[in-house]
Amino acid sequence: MTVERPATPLSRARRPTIKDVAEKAGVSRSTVSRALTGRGYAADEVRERVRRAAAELGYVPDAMARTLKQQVSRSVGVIVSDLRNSFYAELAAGASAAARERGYTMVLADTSLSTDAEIEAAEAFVALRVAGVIVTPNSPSVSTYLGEHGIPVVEVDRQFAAGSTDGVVVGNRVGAREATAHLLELGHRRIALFIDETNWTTGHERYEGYSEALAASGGAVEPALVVSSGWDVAGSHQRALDMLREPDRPTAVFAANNVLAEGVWRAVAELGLRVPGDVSLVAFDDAPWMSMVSPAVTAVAQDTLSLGAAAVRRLHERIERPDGESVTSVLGVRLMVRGSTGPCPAP
Amino acid sequence: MTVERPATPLSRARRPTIKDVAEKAGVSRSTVSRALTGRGYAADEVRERVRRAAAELGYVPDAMARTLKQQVSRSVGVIVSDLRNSFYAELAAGASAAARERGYTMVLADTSLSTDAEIEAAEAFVALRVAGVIVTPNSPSVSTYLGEHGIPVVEVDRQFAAGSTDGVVVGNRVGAREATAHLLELGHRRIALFIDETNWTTGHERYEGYSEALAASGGAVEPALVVSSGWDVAGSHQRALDMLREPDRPTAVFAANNVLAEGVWRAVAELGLRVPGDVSLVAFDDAPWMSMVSPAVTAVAQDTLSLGAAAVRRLHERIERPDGESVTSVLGVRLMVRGSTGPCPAP
DNA sequence: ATATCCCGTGGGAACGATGCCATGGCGCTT
DNA sequence: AAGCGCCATGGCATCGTTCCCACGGGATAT
Repeated sequence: MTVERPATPLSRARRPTIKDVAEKAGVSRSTVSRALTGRGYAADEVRERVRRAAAELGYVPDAMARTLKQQVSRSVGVIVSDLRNSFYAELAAGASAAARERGYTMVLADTSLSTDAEIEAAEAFVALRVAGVIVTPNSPSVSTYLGEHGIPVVEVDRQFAAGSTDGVVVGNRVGAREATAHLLELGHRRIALFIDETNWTTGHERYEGYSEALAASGGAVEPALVVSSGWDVAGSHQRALDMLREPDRPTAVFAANNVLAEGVWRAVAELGLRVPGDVSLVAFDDAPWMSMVSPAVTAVAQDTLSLGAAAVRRLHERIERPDGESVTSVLGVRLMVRGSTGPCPAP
Repeated sequence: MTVERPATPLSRARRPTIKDVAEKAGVSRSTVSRALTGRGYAADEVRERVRRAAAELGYVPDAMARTLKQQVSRSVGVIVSDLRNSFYAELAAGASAAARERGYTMVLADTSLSTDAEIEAAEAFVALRVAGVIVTPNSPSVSTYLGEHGIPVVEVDRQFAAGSTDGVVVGNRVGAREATAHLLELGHRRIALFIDETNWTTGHERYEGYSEALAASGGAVEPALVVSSGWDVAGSHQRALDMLREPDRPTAVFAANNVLAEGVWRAVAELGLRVPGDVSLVAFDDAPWMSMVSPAVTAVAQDTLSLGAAAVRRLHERIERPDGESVTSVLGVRLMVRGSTGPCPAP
């Protein structure tokens, strides 16, 4: 349905430029520039006069012209995988706030998990001469590409270019170890791991944490219990249904991120299994729904807002000092024990 | 915790410009421009040669210089209230995808519900010479300000400047009416409305829908049952606790957005009230958690992704034809009946 | 043969802001 | 009185791209 309304002609007036301000204040463009930016000399009286003239005209300096001249903008690029996932949305929110604090505008690209889109976004950022880029990478290519163009990059959450690129990640290994240890303490031995993949960065570390906890309790990873279930709810949902229908199903599941956790959780509900009576569930990444469902889901919580803010902070430092050593910050995580984990049921 | 790693010097090589491409291809800058943009003549052989030279150099046209010359960029600004709210995150995701399809980059500002931040973002967008702006406004000021600067604006979700600015909203009145009617059909008469405010745009329309449904059933709005509970979970949570502790508490609550619904939902759980046995709950805006909790929450679902996409589409049309009549599109909503609504308990 | 057209190309002036450099005035020292 | 330094300002080139204009050469029309 569409409602038509009478048009109002937009005032397409030419935007005032520094020249207009200069004429109005009776000084040269150079003086206006110095007066407004605060760089260089300007008599107090003149500065005030220029300020007034600018305000009266509604003058807004053209960021394009400034960037062109200075060869670097006050924008930072942010590339995330999927804004619909609360993790990335919160990351972006944290980055946005921190960017604003530092006077940066945020150019955001949601790649919808596509590598093409990732490269496309990186190119757009090069074209925009962004001061730096924050990315939750899916491959090393973005960091490499931007590095070649001399643009500072901070990899967040996942890290492919450790050593040559700054990073901000969370204690994946520790978190996964604690989550698994928590289940082991409750007596569980058959603990399934639902994970996107186990070879790179975040996935690898979470797998390692899981593995270490098992080893510490005298157990070992049972390959049949490790499920690489892709990146979407549907995938993990299906795989969880398959696994939990088996007679020798696991007594506990550790889902390595919030998406996989949702799939598993839906499967458990669908099969009518009791939680934690029949199966315990623990997740990595504490999504909002986890504390609302009943029983609430035990989860490894990361301070995602801080993760985004820390990335901007790191990026800012890198922009100020381009040639320092590359640094990876590791943020802590916290195991939130809730109702979804309980003692291992008697066989 | 921080891990230091050896530095890798960034290749701070000067970025190739159109001049470099011109020299490499043995033509003038004008020809390179024509060959790459496709505007104006260029012999096939030359075009191909220029393309190769550009590719070999890794040339990326400077968007700043281009924008400066053309006086308008290929970026759209998006201003949302709070990315941590799934509604806005999804809206942004829809806008992002639609923007990318049309070759725009998206500059995003999360205002964290602050009007200052809103104006700040608008100024930044003027400075960036964005092609247009999409905003979930909290006051008419952003649209007015951008309008004065000749920047097309689309108001989405809420609309303050109807008549002078394009808008994309959902059927708030219809949705609220259906939700309320659903409760009335179940026999409820004391239906509380939790709402942020009732005077403007979205809040007003939802209130009207609620009111209309009551009137249609021969009832009327009881002021004591209408709670303006602010914009956060804590507020509605407290107000819900207060109201539901009363002996003459309502038998049903209609929460006019997902945040208020969360507050009410938490209050209901905290008081140990059965849903829908003691109290029914229906929400406007179907947040992810609503279909996961038990009982699942009946909600008026809006296609938020489409809302964002439609806003970009509208904006794009406005950019192409700046002087047409201003248009407001209204997207449909759908009542998702779930377990949280049931027959009115006997007194 | 000359005029007219079109194709293809290069020259160069913008776009708006910045920042180096030159200039001039004033006050102070020697 | 001349020299010096400092403050305050204006002139101007520059950033990288676009696009208007002019121009040359070949084909076609007269």
